[in-house]
Amino acid sequence: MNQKMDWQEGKDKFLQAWGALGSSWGINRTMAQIHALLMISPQSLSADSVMEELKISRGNANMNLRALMDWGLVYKELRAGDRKEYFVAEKDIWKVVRQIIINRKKKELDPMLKILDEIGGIEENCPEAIALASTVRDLKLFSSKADSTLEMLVKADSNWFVGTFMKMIK
Amino acid sequence: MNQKMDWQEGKDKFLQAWGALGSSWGINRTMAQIHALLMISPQSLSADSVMEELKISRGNANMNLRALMDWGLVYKELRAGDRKEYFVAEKDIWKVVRQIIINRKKKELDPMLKILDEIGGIEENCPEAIALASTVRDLKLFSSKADSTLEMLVKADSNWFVGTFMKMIK
DNA sequence: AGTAAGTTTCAGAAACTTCTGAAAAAAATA
DNA sequence: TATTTTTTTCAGAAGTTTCTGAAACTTACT
Repeated sequence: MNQKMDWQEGKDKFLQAWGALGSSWGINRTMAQIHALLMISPQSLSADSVMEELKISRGNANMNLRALMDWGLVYKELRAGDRKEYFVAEKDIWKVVRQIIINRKKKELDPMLKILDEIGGIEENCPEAIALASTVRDLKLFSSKADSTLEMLVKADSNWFVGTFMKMIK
Repeated sequence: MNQKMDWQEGKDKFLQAWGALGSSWGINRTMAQIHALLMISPQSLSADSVMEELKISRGNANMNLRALMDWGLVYKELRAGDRKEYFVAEKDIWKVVRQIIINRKKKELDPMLKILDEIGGIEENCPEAIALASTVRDLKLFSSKADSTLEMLVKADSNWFVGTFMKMIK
C-alpha cells in the first residue's frame, strides 16, 4: 500500500496546478509550467530538458523562457565549458510574487489611472455626465489607494510583510 | 475650443478602459463593458438598451448579464407595470472589489491550497523530491498567509480598509 | 573560412474563447 | 386557451491565443 505519494505523481500534480493558476493570472499555461518546473528543479535546466519534460516544441520553449526572463522570474546560467544555456527560476516565493505585482501593476493599474485622469475633467451638464464623473472620482480614489498599497508591498521585504499582516489579523 | 471632454467621449473611453482591464482579470471584455455601462448609468437598463449601446447580440447580452449576476455584481430590477427586466450594477466600488476577491479566491487560491496539501506528504527520498517538498512548504506558508489576508479584507468594511492602509503607508 | 552546436524567428496550424442569430422556452396578457 | 412579449439556449461562425517545426541566424571551435 502506498501511504505516500511518489515524486513523479507529486511533480505532475504540481506542474498541472501551477499551470492552471497561471492561466487565470494573465500568464499562459506553458509559461507557468516552465516556471514551476524550474522552481522545483535542484539544477538549472537546458532548453532541451524543458522541451522534453513538458513535451513542447523548441519554439514554444524558447518563447516562454524569454517571456519569463522579461518578467524577471527566470535567469540564464552559463556553465563553464558548455555552450548550452541553462535556466534557473527565482525560488524565493516573495520575490516571485513581487515581480508579478510589479509587472501587472505596470500593465493594468497604471493605464487605468491615466485614463481616469483624462476623463476626470468632463463637463457635468446632464445626469449621465454627473453619474460618470462621480464613478470616475470613486474609482480614482480607490485606485490610488490600491496603487500606494502595492507600491508599499513591492518595497517591503518578506519579513515585514509577514509580520505586519500577522499583527493585523491578530 | 473644447477645454473639457464631452460626455460621449468620456463614456466611450471609460467603457473601453474598463473592458481592457476586465480582460486581464479573467472577466471577458464584454462582461466588463456591460458592468461599466451599468455603473455609470443613472437608471437601470433593459437587455435591449445594453445591446444597443454596446452593439452586441441578444445572446451575448443575456449570457454576460447572467454571468455578472452570478458574480454578484449586477442585480435584476423589476418595474411595476412593465414586463421587461431591468439591470442595475453594484455601484459601491469597495463592494465590487470584494465580490471579485471572493470569486477569484474561490476559483484560484482554494484549489491551489487543496493541491499543496495533497502534495505535502510526498516521500523525500531523492534531491528532486526534497526540492519539490521544500517548494510546496514555502508556497503553503505563503498561500495561507494570502488566504487569511484576503479573508480579512473581505470581512472588513471600506472605512476600515482605507483607515488601516493609510496608517500603514504613513 | 568552414563546420557544427545552439538559439531565434515566424508563417501557418491547432486549440480555445467569445459571439451571433434564429429557434425554443417561458411568462404575461387577453 | 391562444396570442404576444420577453428571455434563454445553443450550433456554428468569427475572432483570438498559443503552438509547431523548419529555416534563418548566431556563436565558437577547428
